[in-house]
Parts: sequence; structure tokens; C-alpha cells
Amino acid sequence: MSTPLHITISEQLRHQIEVGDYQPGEKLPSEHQLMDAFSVSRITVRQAIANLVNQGLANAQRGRGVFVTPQQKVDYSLSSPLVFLAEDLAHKGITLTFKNLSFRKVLPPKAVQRSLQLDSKASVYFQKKLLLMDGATGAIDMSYILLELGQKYASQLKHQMTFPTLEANGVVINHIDAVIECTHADYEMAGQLEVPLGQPLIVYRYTAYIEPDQPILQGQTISRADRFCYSLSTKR
Amino acid sequence: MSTPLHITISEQLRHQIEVGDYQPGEKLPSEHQLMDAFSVSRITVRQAIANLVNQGLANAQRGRGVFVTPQQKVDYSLSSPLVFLAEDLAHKGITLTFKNLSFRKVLPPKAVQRSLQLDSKASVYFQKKLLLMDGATGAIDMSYILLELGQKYASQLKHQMTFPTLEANGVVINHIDAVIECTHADYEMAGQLEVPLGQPLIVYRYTAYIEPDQPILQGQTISRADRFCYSLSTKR
DNA sequence: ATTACCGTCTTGTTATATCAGGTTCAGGAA
DNA sequence: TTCCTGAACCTGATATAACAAGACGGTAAT
Repeated sequence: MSTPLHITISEQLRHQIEVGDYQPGEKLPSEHQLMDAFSVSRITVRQAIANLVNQGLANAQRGRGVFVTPQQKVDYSLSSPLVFLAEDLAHKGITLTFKNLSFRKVLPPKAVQRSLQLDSKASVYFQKKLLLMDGATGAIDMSYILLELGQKYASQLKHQMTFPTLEANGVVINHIDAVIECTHADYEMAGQLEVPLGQPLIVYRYTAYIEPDQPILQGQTISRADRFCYSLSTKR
Repeated sequence: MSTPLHITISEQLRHQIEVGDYQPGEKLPSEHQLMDAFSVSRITVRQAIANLVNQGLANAQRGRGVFVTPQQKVDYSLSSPLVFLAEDLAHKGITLTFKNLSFRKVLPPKAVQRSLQLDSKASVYFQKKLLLMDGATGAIDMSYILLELGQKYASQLKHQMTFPTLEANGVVINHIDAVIECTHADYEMAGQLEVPLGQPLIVYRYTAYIEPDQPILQGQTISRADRFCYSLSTKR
């Protein structure tokens, strides 16, 4: 027996999920039922379920059961990030809501100072927003914006996404430098985004510039990899 | 005690890794040592280590021990994907090697037929390449390319990346539509990319066009999220 | 009718135990 | 000196067991 039992079990369940034996949102058999069905111990069954959770195929809810995770991703277009994501999603029947977690004047960390080309005493506004799609957590955006802009558009920034707010107020963003990478949810992030520890998160790190080459905004959007993807078009 | 022991342990180890008590590549204490140190059972220690592995902080090697995973990512620029990645990496002292896993004429799946605007009987070339960075697995690229191009540049395509090969032969790519998303390694992918089951992978799905609006290439690069990131510049 | 409580089901945490199968290295055989 | 082998150590797989704690539904009390 070269392949472990827990792999055999999780692979079979995975197959059943993929062919639709278990529908998205449906409850999988309980640990006891699986123990009986496969004649294995609870540890083995739990390992198999952990495999599914780690693959993003299922999510366990204490006291309730293990459920098939629906696989639907929201597409965020990087080619036109200024488009109102909310409206874009509304077309697909998804409601986007915000929760302003923080909006305050701070002294930015050194790295931000550098990329925003600030002198060491300059304050900026720090904003942290939680993005909910149909009420479910989707992403957290944390960014630093030049003091004057933050001050001027404070009320709007608290209720809208940053790019559209700037755009709507005539702040023309010339270009955005960005890096996309993927990390894991640490204990803290896992709690905030309501995912199991270690689940993949997409980090979109950006710096936005206006007119000549003046950086005005720097931040990162940390999104749940099971609910977000990014699209782009590279032109020559 | 509201937070579980395994979380307490993994969080402490995580902290020690982050402050450098354990250096990248260094071996963590063995399970038995951790059992003694924290006065817990082996199951608890193993759960704690699983937490670290799931967070991409450590990797376990049977018979050898658990080691701190080095966190160094290769940056792939999407704004100029035609640049020779190999040369780009060479500047950073990283050697890029290839392994051609497959190169053959096939009838493409329906989705590819559509995006390459082919009629249902047209064959294309399918290529599958394994990308190694300093000998370590980094990514797998699978793509479908128009029959004539595949045939013409077969020998080069087997040893180089696709975009630079086309570019070097005067095939001018006009634009690339792409989507970036993040998935989990299933059992098969985990084996090919040498990561634990469920580790995050970045999927770069692309369609490349020439001249008027003629698609010539469609594929996806599946890369290890712990070793890859993508950078881009969005211009207005 | 509404609320409170309790039993049952379910997952989470943790301990103890055993065998399997890699890795490493020292010591002995060739 | 080289090679083989076995002890010691390490992680992986799996069983059994017990208690904790969240969810849920039914029943009894208000």
C-alpha cells in the first residue's frame, strides 16, 4: 500500500465533488459516517478532510459539518482599475459592501516614505478597508495616501474604493506600478478574512502616480484567493 | 485556555523564524525535542508543524527533519514578458533551466479552439515545459500554439521559453490578454512541482495575439507561489 | 406562544501507542 | 581504502480514547 489511506479517501471525495455528487454548499458525510464507510479511524478521516480543506474544496464548520466550498471568483480588471468595481459586480448580481476599519493620519513606515518620496516628517493618511461580496469577506485593502488628498476626500474615501474616488474628483492617475504575489493567511489574517490558517491570499501591491511622476498612493490589497482573480491586457 | 496549544506553539515558532532565531534552511527542533520543550504530545507538535507548513514557513522532509523555507521570489515582469527571463534571472545569480515534458501535435480542447479561433478539425502543437530555478522546480507551462508556428520553431521551442522564441524569430506579438489567479496544488500537481498537497500555486492564463487580432498562442503557467511573483505597470 | 434547557450530533483538541519507511553516520567487513 | 550494514534518529500513517465546545432540535416550563 504505497498511497496513504487519507489520500485515497480525499481523492475519492475530491472526484465526487468534481463530478457533482456533492454540490457546492452541500454537506459532506460526517466524520463518523466516513469512518464507517471506509473502515478507518477518525484520525485518518480527519486527515482526509484536512486535505480537502487545504485544497480549497471544502470548509469545516465546528458543530455543523463539512461543506463543499463554492468556487466562484470575482474578476478585478487591472487594465482599468479605475472602473467602479461595485458597478461591475452589480452586473453579475453581486453586491459589494465596505467596512471602514481605519482612517487616520499617521507617520508612514520608511518604505512608504521612500516610495511616496516624502521627507521623514511628513504625515499621510492611512486607510484600511474590508471588502465584502454579498456579505462575505473578500479582501482587505490597506493604503497610504498623500495628506492633502486624504483630507480633502475623507468622507468619500470612507465609503468608496480609492481609485474611483480619486478619479471622480478629477485626480488623474497616470500610471500604476504593481506586483502581484501570493501568500498564506497567518493567524491574524485568517481571522480577519475568515479563512482557515494557511489559506492562500493574493497580494496586490501598488503605487499610483499622477502627472509628471508624482506618487500619491501606495498600498496593498490582500484578497482571498478563492474569491478573487485579476485580469489584465498587455499591449505592446 | 481559548487558543489551542498547537497554535501557541506554531505562533511562537513563527515568531522565532521571523526574527531570525531560525535561519532560512535551518533545521527546526525535532518532534521529540518540541514535545519535551512544550510538554505536549506528538499529535500537538505535529499539528503545530502542519500550521507552519501550511503557512509556507517550513517544509518537512521525511527522515531528515523540518526546515525553515527560504522566502525568495523570482519576479516575472508582465509588462515586458518578451524579455528573456533567463537572462533577467542570471543578473540575480539564478540559473534557469528547462525540461521539455511534452511537445506534440494534438487536437485542442474546445475552449482552446474557440480562443484560437480554429475550426474544429485544426490541429495545434501542445507544449509542456518544466521550469527549474537553480535546479529547483519553479513552474510548469502548458500551451497550445498554432500548427505552423509550432512546426517552424519546434527545435527552439523545446529549449527556450515561448515568448522570447517567437520574438527572436520576428513573430511580433501585439497584445496579450491574461488572467492571474491562485489555486491549490492537487495531488498530481503537488507531485510535479514538489510541494505539499494544497500549497498555493499561481496560474497565469494567457492568450497572445499578433497583427490585426489574430490569436496564435494560448496557455497557462502554473507556478509555485513561494517562488514566483508577477510585476506589471498599468499605464493610462 | 415564547423561552429556556437539555440531549444529540458534529467538529476541535489532545494524549498514548505502534509500525513503516526515509536519512545519517559510525563501525566492521572485504 | 572502499563498501556494506546496522543502530539511532527522524517524519509519516494510523488506531484508540477522552473531553471540549458549537449547532440544532425537541421538550418542558413560563
